[in-house]
Amino acid sequence: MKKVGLKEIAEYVGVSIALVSYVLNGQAEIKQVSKVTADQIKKAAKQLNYRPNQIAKSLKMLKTHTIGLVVADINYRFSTGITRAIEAEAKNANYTVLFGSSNENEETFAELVNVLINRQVDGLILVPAENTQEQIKMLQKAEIPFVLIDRNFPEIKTNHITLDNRKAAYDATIHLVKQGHKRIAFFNYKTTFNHLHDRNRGYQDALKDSNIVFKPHWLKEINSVNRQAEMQQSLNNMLNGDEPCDAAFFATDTLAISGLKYLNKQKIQVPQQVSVLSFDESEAFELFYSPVTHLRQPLQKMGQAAVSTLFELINHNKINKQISFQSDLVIGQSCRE
Amino acid sequence: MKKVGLKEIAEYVGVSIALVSYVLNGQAEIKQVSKVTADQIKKAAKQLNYRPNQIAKSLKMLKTHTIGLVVADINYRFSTGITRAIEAEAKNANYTVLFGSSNENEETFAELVNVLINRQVDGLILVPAENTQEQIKMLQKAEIPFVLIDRNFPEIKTNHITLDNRKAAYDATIHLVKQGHKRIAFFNYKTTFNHLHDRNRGYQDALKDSNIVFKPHWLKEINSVNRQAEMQQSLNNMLNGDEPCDAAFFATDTLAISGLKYLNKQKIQVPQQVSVLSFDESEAFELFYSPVTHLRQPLQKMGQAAVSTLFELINHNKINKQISFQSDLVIGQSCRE
DNA sequence: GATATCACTTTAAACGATTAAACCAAATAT
DNA sequence: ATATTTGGTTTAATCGTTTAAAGTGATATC
Repeated sequence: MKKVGLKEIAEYVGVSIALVSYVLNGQAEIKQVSKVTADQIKKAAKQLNYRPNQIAKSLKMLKTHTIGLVVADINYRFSTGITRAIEAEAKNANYTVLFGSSNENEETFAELVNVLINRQVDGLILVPAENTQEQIKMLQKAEIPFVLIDRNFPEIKTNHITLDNRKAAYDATIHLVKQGHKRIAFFNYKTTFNHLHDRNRGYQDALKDSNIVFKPHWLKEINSVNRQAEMQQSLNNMLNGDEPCDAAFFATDTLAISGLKYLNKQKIQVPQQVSVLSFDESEAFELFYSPVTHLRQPLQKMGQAAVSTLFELINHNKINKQISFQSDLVIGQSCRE
Repeated sequence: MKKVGLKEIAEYVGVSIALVSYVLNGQAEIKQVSKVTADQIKKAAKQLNYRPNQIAKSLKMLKTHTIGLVVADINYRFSTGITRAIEAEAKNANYTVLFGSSNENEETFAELVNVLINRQVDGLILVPAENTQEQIKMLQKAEIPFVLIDRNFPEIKTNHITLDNRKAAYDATIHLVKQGHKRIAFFNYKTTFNHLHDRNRGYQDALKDSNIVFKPHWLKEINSVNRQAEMQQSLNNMLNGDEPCDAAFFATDTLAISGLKYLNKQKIQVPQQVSVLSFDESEAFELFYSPVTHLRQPLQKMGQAAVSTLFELINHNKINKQISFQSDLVIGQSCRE
């Protein structure tokens, strides 16, 4: 079976390539192609099993109908959720999503972005890795349409879709306080990410507003490269000081899972000995013996917003949107009453 | 910032497009381009921030250096694992992966395959959805290089990478028997998938070889559209008959999670009241109060095998490989001793 | 009978790259 | 003095589309 292009159809029917193109693009009417020829062409196309070469089409049209998506790590629940949402939304508009995972690595991120640009994606949706500000600035200079999601750099003015991280952390902390907790530990990554700092802020603001004096050692900043070990140590410190904390609030699902693993190993009962609350979702949260109370991000809405913002950007050019979404606090049984 | 192509560089330096192409493709030596011009060109390319248009390149070369991957559902642990492995392997060879998820839907699968072909991927790695035999045959007729992974259709001779599902189920069942279980229920999807049937076979063969007479009602076939409800009913039947089963063996991670959720809700103790064993992996398995004994698939090896098989196919054409991998039984604490 | 209009159809340039082949001037060989 | 080689460079076709513009033959208009 040889490749069949417009040329083959044209030869088969005995007309010019142009006519075939017109007909197969639904321009038969406007170009006044005779019904007879049009039908012949359509029939031939089906018979020969014609598949338009999108590569050639893209080259001519200067549009690929493709958007590039770079997530931070395909193993995050956030990534799969947002990918699903974005793919579905893109498909509606007849766009394809080219997808890559930076694994939180700066170079991989840059590389992926470059690969995608070279493939002439019409725009990008990015979950930037740490320290990728230069890449982002480069995109702006090159006038490539893109929108950030989940994370943003406050020093760079970009279109972005984020969670209202401060509010989420604030509300969750208040929830813990209302449950009677007085000493709440917060586990976050040691990071330069603004969105994670916002979570710290929300947590601390809530304590303040509840007239609880924040003790610096309640805020556990964990190095991601050594997560499990540091988590163990932090949890130990938290539980065994002379004023042990009575609740652990985790800034991400990955941190929570690390933490829960260790609590399990140590046979520490949740919520009897310690209450647990976490950002994000996880299959494991539901299945934990005390389903974990968590902050669910509206991934679908966020994905939709990212895609529609990107489309605006692609079509009408210059816009400036910073959209922030609220999370839901999903109550489980991991916080003592 | 306007787009810069070979033309712009050529004009800038004052040479022909051909020279620029030669130099930037590392053909300066063999085409005897003078050092001076070559350096000028390289410098200009960098200065103007030239990005080769892969679309144009692909059109000319009839190669896109892209492989298409269609997984069954991006939310499966299998999918993310295999995607990671495939992406890493492809990247080594300077290939990009175009990725899509069929959500186990026949039409979506066909659509995705078509989109990928139209984008002229050099080859496909597919986790076929149910009843997609015709699509697969079409690919063969069209002589498009592809390899199936995870699942295959025995009636169609294809290249495929699978798990030795019969053996895996067999070994796991034997494990349960050795732990003293006499009445082992097996939960599988009601499906036409061969790879899942193999799991049934392995389970039954193991019972036979252990001189346990298999009772048909031990084999629970669950309709995926109504999973949670059917799972509840099946588990109830299994636990509450006059001869209740003492072990539940799940054919997939998704089934196990459904099952565990219900066991949790009913406060049925694992493994005291019932032992649990499952195919696949899950964050939740580790975190369950009795970490779930499970059959881990060698995703990385499988991904590598898929990519390298595909590359052989793309390069040296006709080959015929059916590779089957062994799984590891990861012992947890969900099976009573 | 000449011209304009209409209904269809073809021609050919372009998109941005690759590359065989042709070209040209200077150096070397005969 | 003429031919050949060498080093360096350009020309032009090509990949599979799209589409403005031009072409064609028949019919309608004055």
